[in-house]
Amino acid sequence: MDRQQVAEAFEEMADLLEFRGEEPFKVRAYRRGAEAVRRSPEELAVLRGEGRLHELPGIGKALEEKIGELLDRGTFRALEELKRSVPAGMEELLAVPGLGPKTAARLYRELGIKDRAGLAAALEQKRLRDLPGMGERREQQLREALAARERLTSRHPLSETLPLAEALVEEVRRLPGVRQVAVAGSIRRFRDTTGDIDLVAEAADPEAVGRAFAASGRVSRVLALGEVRARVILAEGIQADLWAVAPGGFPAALHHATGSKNHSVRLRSLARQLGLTLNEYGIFRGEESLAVRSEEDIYRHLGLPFIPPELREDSGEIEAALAGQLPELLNPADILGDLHVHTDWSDGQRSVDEMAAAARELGYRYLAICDHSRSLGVAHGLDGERLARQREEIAAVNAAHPEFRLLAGVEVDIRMDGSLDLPDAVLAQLDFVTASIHAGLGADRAIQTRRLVRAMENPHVDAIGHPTGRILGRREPYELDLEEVVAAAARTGTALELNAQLSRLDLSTEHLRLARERGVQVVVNSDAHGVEGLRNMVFGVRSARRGWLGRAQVRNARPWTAD
DNA sequence: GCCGTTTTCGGCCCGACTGTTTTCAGTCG
Repeated sequence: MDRQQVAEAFEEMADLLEFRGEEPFKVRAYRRGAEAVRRSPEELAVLRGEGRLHELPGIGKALEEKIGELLDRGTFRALEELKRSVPAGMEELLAVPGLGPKTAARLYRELGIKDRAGLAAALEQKRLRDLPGMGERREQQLREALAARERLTSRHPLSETLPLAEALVEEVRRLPGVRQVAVAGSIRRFRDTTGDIDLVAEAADPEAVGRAFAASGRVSRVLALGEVRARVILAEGIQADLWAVAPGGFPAALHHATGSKNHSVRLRSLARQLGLTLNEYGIFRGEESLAVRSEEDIYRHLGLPFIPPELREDSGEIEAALAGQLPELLNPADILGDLHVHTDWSDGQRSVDEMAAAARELGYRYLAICDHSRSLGVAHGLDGERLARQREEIAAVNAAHPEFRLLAGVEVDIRMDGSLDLPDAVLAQLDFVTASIHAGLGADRAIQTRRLVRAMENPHVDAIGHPTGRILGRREPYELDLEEVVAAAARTGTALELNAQLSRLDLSTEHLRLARERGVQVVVNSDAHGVEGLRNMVFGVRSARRGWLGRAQVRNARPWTAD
């Protein structure tokens, strides 16, 4: 069992406990345990072997034992017992928005409803409205939720939600009386997938802004509309929340809406220990409101340094802040070059010269041309001879611009056996070699891992491109033992790419943190296929920040030296 | 079930919104 599966077992346990009406804090303990397991930088079996499972935050004696059982048998006794006492369809019922454990338990007890089909039938027969505390509107609400649930996938890739969020910001900005507006939530934290879009606006008449937003042509359905919050489903099928607050309330509201929930819970708990109350309106000592003119003020009142949004996941940032050990995170201005771009020699749209000019305009000191190698026929991959000719073009640019260094590189294909698509003699003549997998994506874990490790053992390979191959929302990562890959990267001194394309963001946050802990260099690359693509870099920087990376860990945040 | 610069027991974040009530329970983030 891997971390994901253990986490899912704990989440299932939490759902079942909730249905049974157990102590909410016990439910939360399982949820928190699931989070901790999912985010563990190390394999559970390794931690267990070393007796260090309890070092994960939220894993105590009981959960430690259950992880042991899960690793040995794939399940644990308490879960098996609970499963026997709860109808099998209950989890899908609890997944219906607006239908929680209390209602689910009642529906089961009083109407014998035990799955979604049963709920649909009962709604059809209008049997819910006769229960005390239920009514026609509640039936209608559930009917809509059930229908929406069929359509909506729960999370959306950032590549979809970020542009949409930015478009919404512009629309809200134009609503009457709006003074400022910003994207919050998981998009601001730059999670690679997001469940909804969160916006915060400040206006003289906040309620009117919420109403205007809900009435916008982009909205297909209004879920809730109150004094401070409008919650809607957009035409795209994505949920959007707008918090609208009165002048002065912006920083506290932005902080609240940015979350994460777990980060906020920890901060509020910290506030309570200090005799303070933290909520979306500010921070209070009794009746007295403490000054909050910026998010920094909130942290200052709690005795903490500012924690950037990308770190707010309760994955160690609060402990680090308390200890004065928050990392110095990478900034866009730290990026001195881009080590992975394509040109019209392969599948790019622009010439070598045009890409170099665009890079100089961005203030870069160097740029590596890394077109595809020959086996990628669809991309007009280059062989040794064409690469040699391309090098002449690169040399001409370098002669004309001595202050800027254009590097001759390649994105060489890694074959099934881990050998490379170009001979060593060709690779030896290049400044920067990125090796990537583009075919044989379905090979098993051992083969994929071996492929990457062997590629890294080639002394000419400087970096591994998009190491896990995922395309967010479309393609799962290859089967891969990432820990072994990271270990090999450390051993061979190979950098791992953080591919900045929004649809990739590969490596993921967790993998970046692992690379950091193991002392592996990361190279943040745009993988641009045109001039505009160079601007992907900012996405890469924000992802790098989520992985706690600073200049020291990022290859292209340092001047170019051939090493 | 977890956890400890108040605690090894007794806490565990805080408020918006809805529907069905007339002061609140349930759900959500």
